Amino acid sequence: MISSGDSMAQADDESVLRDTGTPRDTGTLGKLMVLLDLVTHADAPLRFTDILALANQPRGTLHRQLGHLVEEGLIELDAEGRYAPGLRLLDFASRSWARNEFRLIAAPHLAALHRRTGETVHLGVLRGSSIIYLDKVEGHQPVRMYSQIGNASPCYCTGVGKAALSILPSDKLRELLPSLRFTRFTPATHVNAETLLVEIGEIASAGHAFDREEHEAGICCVAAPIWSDDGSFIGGVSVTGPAYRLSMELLHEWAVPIQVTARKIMDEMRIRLGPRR
Amino acid sequence: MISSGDSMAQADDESVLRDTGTPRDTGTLGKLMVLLDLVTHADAPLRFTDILALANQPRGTLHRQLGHLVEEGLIELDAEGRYAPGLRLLDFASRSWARNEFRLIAAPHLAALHRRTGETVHLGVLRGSSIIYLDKVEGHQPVRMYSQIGNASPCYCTGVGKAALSILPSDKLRELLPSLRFTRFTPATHVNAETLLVEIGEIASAGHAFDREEHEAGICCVAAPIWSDDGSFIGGVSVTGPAYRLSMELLHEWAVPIQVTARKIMDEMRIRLGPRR
DNA sequence: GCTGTGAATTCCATTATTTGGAACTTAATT
DNA sequence: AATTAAGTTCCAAATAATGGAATTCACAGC
Repeated sequence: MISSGDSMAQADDESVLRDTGTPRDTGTLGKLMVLLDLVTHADAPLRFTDILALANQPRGTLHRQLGHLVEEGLIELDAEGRYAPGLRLLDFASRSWARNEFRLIAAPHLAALHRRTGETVHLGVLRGSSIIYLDKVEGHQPVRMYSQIGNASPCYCTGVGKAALSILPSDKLRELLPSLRFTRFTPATHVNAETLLVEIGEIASAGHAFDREEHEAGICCVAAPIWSDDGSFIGGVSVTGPAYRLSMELLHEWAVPIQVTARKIMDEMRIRLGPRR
Repeated sequence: MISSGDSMAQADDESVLRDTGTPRDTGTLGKLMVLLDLVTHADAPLRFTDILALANQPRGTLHRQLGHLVEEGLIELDAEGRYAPGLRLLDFASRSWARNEFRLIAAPHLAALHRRTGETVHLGVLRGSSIIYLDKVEGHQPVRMYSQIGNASPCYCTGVGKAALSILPSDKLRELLPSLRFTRFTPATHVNAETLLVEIGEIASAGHAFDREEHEAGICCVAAPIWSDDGSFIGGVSVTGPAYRLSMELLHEWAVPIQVTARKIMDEMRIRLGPRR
């Protein structure tokens, strides 16, 4: 059974938010964030030795670093000596989400699009080479929002991601491409920049993008980009569902209402955030 | 109209997760986390000068610290030069939440309790002197989970918080009390340790706690504690709703099913996590 | 109960980063 | 154009992080 119609491939790509090619110049913080990434992106709690093997750090250094992260509540050390993500992260995130203006503006439009289509609607924003899902409107099931909201997925195999890439200025796109680490999630996943670029060109002229089971088998979607003129927001909105229910015809039919929704959100953002952006 | 029956007082207490009395020995990380706390707990995006006034740091130092936090995506600097919480926090948190064992074990029991009572059910865990809400089961409204999940509330004025305090060993309780900063949210809020301790004693013998509109006017709840023998989990489960609908009689009636739910969750945790705990 | 093995933790001289005051640049205001 | 405030950069001194080695701890096998 398909649980909710969105891609749940959460732990299958390492460290998507960290531009692994370009090590950041953030001193001590950067080193600690690498560790936090390791612990939060692992499939299960890690023991000291596991982290020692993954992080390239001497024992003494690693021990103190983990100690600091635990002390601050960013990771937690259980009674079996295993490190897991800390709950303090939830407090930070709930505030980050609650106040996000893009999400607040988009919310009613997502609801309307959900009423129109009856399928799951997602709002995502581009950060680095990942799409972070900011909101979701879903039908009937008791929603488990955290399972998708906040989740970072690769941009090259999601509808919202490809829509976002399609409106990126060409210099920004050229900058981003080398940082992509293509992973074949399904037979339809793009695995090189060439085929991806061809499709991005098509998306740019059409104004909407499809995900033809590229991130998760059996799941497809249609998406439209959302952006601000100054490039400070780049994201998109999508309608997602199981392939057996959503024919390509139906997805094509929805392309227009999705673009209209995207347009409405952009117009409102322009009013709220000032016309310069 | 009461939106969802749970307390939305999110930004009314400063830095609840940080034990302000005892400055942590976490070196550079600790100083950066103070800043992240400031930015995430503020009501609106802050400008450099605002943060300069709040943080006790020289200009040059603060500038570099904020730069590092921005570079890592923990906070974001908008086009107007204002600092806001960063979306990377969402990615960290979604993973922290998705894998949390306590929540996974409790989820079906929360759903059952919700069916039994028809009101909003919360799961919370004690961290420092705050309750962090881990999950929520709500009725009919389109749920906005992040608005409550992840939110940290004071322990002295919430049902789950007082229930948690009631099973704390007395030495731990004595340790925690001095760190409490009592804020009068409503006329019923405890504002000193004395009256709180009296009620905690009553809760300990009864096995359940009430929130009689102590955190938010018009909202009350009944809660039962959940704990592991080794003290590694201390939290609780609660049923919350508007006072006009939930008489004290009704809350008393629900005390038993809530304690049964708490017991079931504890039993299952003991099986899953090993009998020692 | 003793011993051996691997894991985790502590120690401290060396090294690298952070610090903070001041000078400087930029943006906004009169 | 002048004035003031806001934000940014610089660098010697102060502080914190580093990492190799020694120590302690946990536990399985004898």
